[in-house]
Amino acid sequence: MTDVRVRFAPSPTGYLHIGGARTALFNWLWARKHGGKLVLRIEDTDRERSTEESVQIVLDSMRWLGLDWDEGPEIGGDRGPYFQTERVGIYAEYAEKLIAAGAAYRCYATKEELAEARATHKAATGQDHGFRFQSPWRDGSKKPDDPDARHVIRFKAPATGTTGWTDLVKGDIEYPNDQQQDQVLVRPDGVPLYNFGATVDDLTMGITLVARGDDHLVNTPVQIMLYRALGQEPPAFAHLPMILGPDGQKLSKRHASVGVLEYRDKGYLPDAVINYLARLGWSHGDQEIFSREELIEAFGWDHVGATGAKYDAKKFAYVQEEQLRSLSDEAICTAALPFLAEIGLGDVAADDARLLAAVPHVKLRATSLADIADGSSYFLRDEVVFDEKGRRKFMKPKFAAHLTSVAELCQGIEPFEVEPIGDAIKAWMEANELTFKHWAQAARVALSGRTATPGLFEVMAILGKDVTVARLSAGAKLAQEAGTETEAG
RNA sequence: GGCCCCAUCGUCUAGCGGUUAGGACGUCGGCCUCUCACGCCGAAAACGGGAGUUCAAUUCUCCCUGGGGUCACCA
Repeated sequence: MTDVRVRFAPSPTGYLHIGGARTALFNWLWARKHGGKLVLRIEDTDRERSTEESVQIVLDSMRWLGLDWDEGPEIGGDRGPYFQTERVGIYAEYAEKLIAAGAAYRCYATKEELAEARATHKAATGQDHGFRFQSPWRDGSKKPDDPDARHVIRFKAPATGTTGWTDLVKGDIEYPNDQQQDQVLVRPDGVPLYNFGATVDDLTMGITLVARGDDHLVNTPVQIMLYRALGQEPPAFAHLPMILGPDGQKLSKRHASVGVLEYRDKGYLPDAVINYLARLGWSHGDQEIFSREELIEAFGWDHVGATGAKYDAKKFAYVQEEQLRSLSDEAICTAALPFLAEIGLGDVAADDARLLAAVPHVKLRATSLADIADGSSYFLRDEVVFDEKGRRKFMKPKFAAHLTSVAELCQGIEPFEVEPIGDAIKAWMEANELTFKHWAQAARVALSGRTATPGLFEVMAILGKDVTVARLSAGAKLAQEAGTETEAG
């Protein structure tokens, strides 16, 4: 049995798309499951669109997701280089092999001739698609005046028969060869086109299984032919259905956040992204929530669905919530730090007692780390930032006396913890024939500035006696003043 | 249009000839309750259509329909 060698081969033309991340994930899972290697290869042969910045974004995205590669950029490996533009010598060598074997030829047709043939095709058929260039150089009888003149290398595609394979997710697939055209393998400047570059790389890098998006289905027969023309056996193939938007079209920016790093910036956890992506198109019985280890253990191609899967932000949020709650409170605190900094709480430490005390409650009301930061903020700020509606509704004179009473009551509670606070306040309510309705929302707003928080006793305990008393008193004053303002106005 | 792929609740899916067609998200009720959540309980919700094979089709075959992909000197 040969060792598993899989690859992820993005082209650095922007962010790492969430669909690409899923392809990377499935490859990574397969490699890790079998103790194999994941090769990261940068397909930067489109010089118009490839940028160094995008390469960094791809690498950062992979690292953030925790998808480590065994060979590739920044770490090297035996089968490098791992940037296609650095491999032109290798492509030239293999192109020569193909020509020598009679499976490829130099085509000196000019762009004008090509455009002309295309126009003729359109005139005859009324359509742009379906054009297949019949190169006059194909059979080798025509000799160029200058062999070094500008030319491309074309594949001499077989015109009859079929090419097929057993796809690990799609099953048996067969393409008729007459659909193939003599596609360009190498440009005049020696830079390969996708099918040739990918094939030569997969071959020379010893890839045993090619797992990629099913938009590459149609490329597979050519690549298989290329392998065979080179006297090699093709690898196994697994084509993942693409991720669709809610409208069934290819997922794009207009549907959702598609860049991996956008999820980092929104405060999603890498494990959550991994978990959601894995479950999108793959299943393992009734299980929805997976740790990385469980994913590696359970993953297999037999349960990868053949159907395109629609992206569902709600389900994603659910998975994120579950993953967030599976973290220890300490880990959540640490992870939330950057998001606290973003809202002006950059000097809060991960082991801040108030933060640590708040997180167990806040996390039940949070989806993202940004929510954790926001939900913890009023425990950490000196000043209460009031929600306007809450302030208008509850900072009213009729609540002032109760707020003052509770403040005074709190002054005497010892220890100032959830249970004693609860006992004291309940006793106070009973003695005065009050219910929560009479004062609780006002106290909540006074203490937090908000109308929705964890339980009041918890909020008080986390805030501590001094802050609780101070905020309740300040709230009482505010409530009283609101009344005079209204009367004056 | 040619070629290829796909088809179970709104969504992600389980199912691999005989099931009350299961789970999850979402939705809708209810419980809990100081607000908001969490949690718990319950409900509605699917095999695209037509032939065929079979004692029996969601499951196997074919056709139709629908959706998607692709037809570059992009990847």
